[in-house]
Amino acid sequence: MTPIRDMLSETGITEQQWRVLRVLSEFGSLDASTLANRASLLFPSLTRIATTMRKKGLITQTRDVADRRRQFIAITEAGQKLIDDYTDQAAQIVAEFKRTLGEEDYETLLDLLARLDPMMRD
Amino acid sequence: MTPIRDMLSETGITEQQWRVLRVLSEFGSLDASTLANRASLLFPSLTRIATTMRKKGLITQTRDVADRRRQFIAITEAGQKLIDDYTDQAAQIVAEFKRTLGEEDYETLLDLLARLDPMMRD
DNA sequence: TGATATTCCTTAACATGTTAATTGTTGTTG
DNA sequence: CAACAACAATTAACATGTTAAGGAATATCA
Repeated sequence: MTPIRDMLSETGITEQQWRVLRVLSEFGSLDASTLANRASLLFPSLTRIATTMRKKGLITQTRDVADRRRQFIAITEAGQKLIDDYTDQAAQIVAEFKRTLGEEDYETLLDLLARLDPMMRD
Repeated sequence: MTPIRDMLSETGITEQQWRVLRVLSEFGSLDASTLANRASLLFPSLTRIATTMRKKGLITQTRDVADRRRQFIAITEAGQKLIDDYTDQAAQIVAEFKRTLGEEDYETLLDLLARLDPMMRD
C-alpha cells in the first residue's frame, strides 16, 4: 500500500480514513456498525477515526432519534471534495500496480488472497 | 496470521516478538540493526520491543565495547525454551495453511508476493 | 586536531489493531 | 413495572507502524 499511502500523505489523511470516505461516498449515510464492516475496521478504531475525521470536517455524526444508541455517519462536502480530487490518482496507482504485476498475475493474486481471507478469519 | 496470533496469545508474546526470538535463535547474537532488518522491524519498534522483551527475560542487551553506539542482542534460555516449545505447533499451522491453499498455489502466492515486495518499497 | 558529517540508537507524537471493561439504551419477562 | 438481558458505542490499556527530532559515539577531513 505504500504508493497509496504516499499519495494520501499529501492529503493529511490515512489509509483507513480514505477507506471510510470512500465507503461513505459510495453508500451515503451509514450507521456506525455498517460503516465499520464495510471499511474493515474494528469498532474501537472507528470511534477514534470518526472523532478525528469530524474534527477535520470530513464527516458528520448524528444520533439516531429512534434509537439513541445508534449513530449515523455521513460525508461532508469537504470530504467528498477530497475523494473527487484523488480518485483519479488512486485509480492510476492501481493501474500501475496491475501493469507491474501483469494483468493475469494480478487476477491470480486476488483469487489466492480471496481464498486465504475466509481461512484466516477462523 | 490469525492462527499464529492465537497460538502466541497463550504464550504472552506478540507476532513481532516471536519473529525476534526466531531470528535470534537462528542467527545467535546480533547487533540491533541486523536484527531489525532480519525481523522486518523498524528501528523505533525494535527499541520498544527489545525493552519489553528484556523485562520479560527473553533477551539480553549488551553494548559493544569497541563501538559504544552499537548494541548486541541475544536470546536467553527462557526465550529459547519458548521457541523450542512452540516451533512444532507453528510448523503445523503453516502446514495446515499450505494444505488449505494447496501446495502449488502456495508457491504461486509466495512468488507473487515476492514480486510485489520490491515494487512496494519504492 | 577540531569542526563537521555520519552512524546507531532512542524519544516523541500520532494513528491503528486488539481485547476487555464500562456506559447508556432498549428489550424482555416475571 | 422492576430486574435483567442484550445491544451500540465508548474508553482504557497495551502493542506496533511511521515520521521526525534528538543524543551520543565515531569517522572524516581540511
